[in-house]
Amino acid sequence: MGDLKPLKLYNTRTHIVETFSPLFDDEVRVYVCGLTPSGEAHLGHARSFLFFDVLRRYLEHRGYRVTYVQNVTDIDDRSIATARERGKTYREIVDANYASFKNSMRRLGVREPDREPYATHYVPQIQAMIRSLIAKGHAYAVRDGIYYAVRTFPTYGSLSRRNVEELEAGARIEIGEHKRDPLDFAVWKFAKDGEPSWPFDPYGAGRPGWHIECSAMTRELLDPPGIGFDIHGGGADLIFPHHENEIAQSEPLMRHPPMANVWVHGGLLLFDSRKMSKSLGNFEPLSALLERHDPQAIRLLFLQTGYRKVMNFTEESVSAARVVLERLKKTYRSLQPAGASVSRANGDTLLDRVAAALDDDMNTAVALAEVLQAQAPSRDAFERSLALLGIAPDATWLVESQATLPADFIQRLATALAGEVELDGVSAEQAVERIIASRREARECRDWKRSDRLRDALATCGVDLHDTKEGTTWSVA
RNA sequence: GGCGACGUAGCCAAGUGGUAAGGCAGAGCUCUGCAAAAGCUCCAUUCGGCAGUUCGAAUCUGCCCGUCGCCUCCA
Repeated sequence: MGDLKPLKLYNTRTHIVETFSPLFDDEVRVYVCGLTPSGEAHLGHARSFLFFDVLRRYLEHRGYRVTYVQNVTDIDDRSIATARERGKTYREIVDANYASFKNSMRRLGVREPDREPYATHYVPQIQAMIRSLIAKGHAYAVRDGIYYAVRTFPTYGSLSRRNVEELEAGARIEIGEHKRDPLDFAVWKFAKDGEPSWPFDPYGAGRPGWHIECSAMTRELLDPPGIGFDIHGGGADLIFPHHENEIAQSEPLMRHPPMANVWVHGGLLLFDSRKMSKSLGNFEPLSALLERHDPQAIRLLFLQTGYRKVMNFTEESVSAARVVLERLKKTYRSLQPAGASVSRANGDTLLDRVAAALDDDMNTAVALAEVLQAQAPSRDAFERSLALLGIAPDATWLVESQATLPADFIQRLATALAGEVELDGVSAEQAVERIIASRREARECRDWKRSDRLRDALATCGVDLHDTKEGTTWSVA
């Protein structure tokens, strides 16, 4: 295990790369801000959760007992608005989008969180926290809701390096909001006509603000004593205001701040050089994108860029990643299966090198480079190294992929062959095999003209032949 | 306007003081009847530009140019 070497991680809270160590023994408690399924998930979400999946795998590889919590913001203004537009309930909207997201995560090989708390299941805890904040003078109720008074938290802005005075200058109060200070944010919104709501005496029925749910759920699931948990993660766009607000809500009620020891943020993803976001609407739903691209290629693509960097997604880049994936598969097929006599030294160094790369602030790009450069590793070491990156060879890795042949393949082939080979009553695949057999006979007789004629006929119909030491294989062009 | 990030080969990208990882694309060689595959080799005297600090700079400092993000919901 790599416990001897320190794991370095960039901590947004301290603004430096530092050595990671759990607050208690070998236990690591992680909270990652999950999806708000008011709309469909996109590739940007995937990049973030893919990274935290790798982080989680690596923490476990180092021997830590990891508790990974990822919430679901299953109530918010947008899901209510969307439901209204489509004549559905917000629950229907949220459930459909979340199910789609979960399916995409599964296809990408992202492991299930240990806990997946829904905001609406923690209303009592949220309300208890709001009561405490009011009692301590950090929150106040007005006509439209209950707000957090930012000015009561002196270190507000330290995570995002914002200056409260400067924020004040740019902030403003929207119409219909009755907060006392433009910087204040809602912890509870009173319900308007027909909006979903939960009773909250004596203040009034309504729904939680976005930020308070994370404060309440981290406390409930990871830190009941109020002494902090290990890692809080999310996309870089959550640093301000979401995470700043979480801190402001949580820390005044804690015995020992900080709320989270290490804050980890993943860089945003650009799509065609522009930010993908719900409001810009310039995104393709993740579920649709995964129909077009191999999920493992997507995973490889993200591994090649530092997790904190802004990354631009293009069709070319994913194509290159697909080629890399094919190369990995090819290498995998050539390796000695586990149990065979292999050089242990080679295998061990590969895993060590990958681990060393990940120790360096989760440098997955170097880790992947190590795997690609490895000289004859054992299949076991190769598998274990890839597993750290969340890539698991499956059954399809052992066979060369063969796309399906078109429906009119037999007809076209018969035309191309002009009766040279009998094809009656055979399937498309059998036809290919039959021609390969005929060609082999021709080659044995050194009848190169016939041999090339058969190969060309297949090529015209989109099938390429590859002669190898073991025999002839084929693939669809 | 305020704050911040980034700019490394045709493309993606690692590297934050010691002389440019890796991938894609491309080129050559070997092998094979031919082709493909495979194996081997090559592919940035240079890191947006200009100054400066230093024995030494892609890495530090200053200025300039360019791209993007955050400041409002956002992974």
